[in-house]
Amino acid sequence: MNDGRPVAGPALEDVRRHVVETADDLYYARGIQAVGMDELRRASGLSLKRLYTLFPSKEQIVLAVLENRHELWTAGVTAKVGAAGSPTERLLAIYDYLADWFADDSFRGCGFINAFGELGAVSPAVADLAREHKADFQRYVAELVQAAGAPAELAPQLAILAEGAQTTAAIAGNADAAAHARRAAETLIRASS
Amino acid sequence: MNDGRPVAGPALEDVRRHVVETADDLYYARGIQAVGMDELRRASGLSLKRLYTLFPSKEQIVLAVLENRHELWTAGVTAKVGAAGSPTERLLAIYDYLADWFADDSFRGCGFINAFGELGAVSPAVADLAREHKADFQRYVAELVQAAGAPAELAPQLAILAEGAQTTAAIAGNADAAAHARRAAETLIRASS
DNA sequence: GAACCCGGAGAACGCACGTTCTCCGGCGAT
DNA sequence: ATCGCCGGAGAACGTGCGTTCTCCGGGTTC
Repeated sequence: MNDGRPVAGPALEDVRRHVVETADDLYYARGIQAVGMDELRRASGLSLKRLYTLFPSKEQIVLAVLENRHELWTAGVTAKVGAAGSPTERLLAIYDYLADWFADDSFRGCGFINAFGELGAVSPAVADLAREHKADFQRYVAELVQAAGAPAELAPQLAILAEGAQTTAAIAGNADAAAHARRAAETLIRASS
Repeated sequence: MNDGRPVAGPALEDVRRHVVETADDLYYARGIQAVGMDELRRASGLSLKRLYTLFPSKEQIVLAVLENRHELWTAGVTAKVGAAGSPTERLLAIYDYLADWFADDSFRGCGFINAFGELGAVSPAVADLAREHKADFQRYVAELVQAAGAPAELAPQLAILAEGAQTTAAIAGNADAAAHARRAAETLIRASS
């Protein structure tokens, strides 16, 4: 019986998620290359062998972390946008989401930009995931712009504001960038009608 | 005689500059941690011992590379801005400089953002240099905005556009971001008067 | 001409990484 | 009760890093 599966303990998917979340905390806070497998082992409470049965290599963990981050980002943005009223307010909700994010003590910039700068030239898979993440966001903004009845060229402009706010907030270390970007977006939206 | 200095060969400052430029090429193209001292030795044609008499550690080379990059950036931007006519055109010249830069095959994003993402959490000196670089740019934009007689809150908005254009161009891999940012800047400037 | 010494080259060192291997304890089946 | 086996733990391995050391050739000095 039991089909050869382990007797007790959390389901495999839960363990994988636990590893991904632990790895994300470490990688995001300190950089991917700065965190070794041994530290991930210690922080996750799993043995090295278990880690390597769950993931074939560190790079696969990194990719899983980025995919997880993409889902969290998408869920967060759409939630904030969904709570907004008018189409214009829905566009501006993006910057409110950024403001919330920047206020977090652990904020250290966009994980995809960081990963791209660190590994993009060395790992095509990481570069592709970053590209897809950004392209997905651009597409999402374009949908919101269209729903607001604004001209299509507004979308890349608003997306650029969001990107710029993230790096500015990360490096300057203050969250004002979200408010500045929001005001700029308001002006651009108003001027486009 | 000779004061104990080497007899011939290029001056010390020239050798240092050669090292910094070689290191910059490698670090920017592939990431800092991906390039070892041995590769820098080979690419620069110097011995390891010579490298370590010129610089006390790899981190100091990284810092020198970033300082050099800051000077190149400042010189490039001010040259482009200086060639522009009206105060408004001078503001927009920033995005023309970005467009030129993005068109370069070797463009791989802002070196400071990349270095910050890779080492910012682990090397305070790198983080500080990135902060200073960005703060310097913000100050410069603020001066241009003031010279154009535009309201001060325009400056951070234009700076955010420039930052966003850089990361968007780097990750998306196309240079359109400069043109989008420029058009957004035109709208913001027009709306501010 | 001989002693000295400075600087160049790259082999060597210690360390930390990603990955693999070996050992061991405990459960299930007979 | 005994055997077999699966999976956990972390020691061990090879590699590549940043840095240091040793050796050696040639130029300067008495």
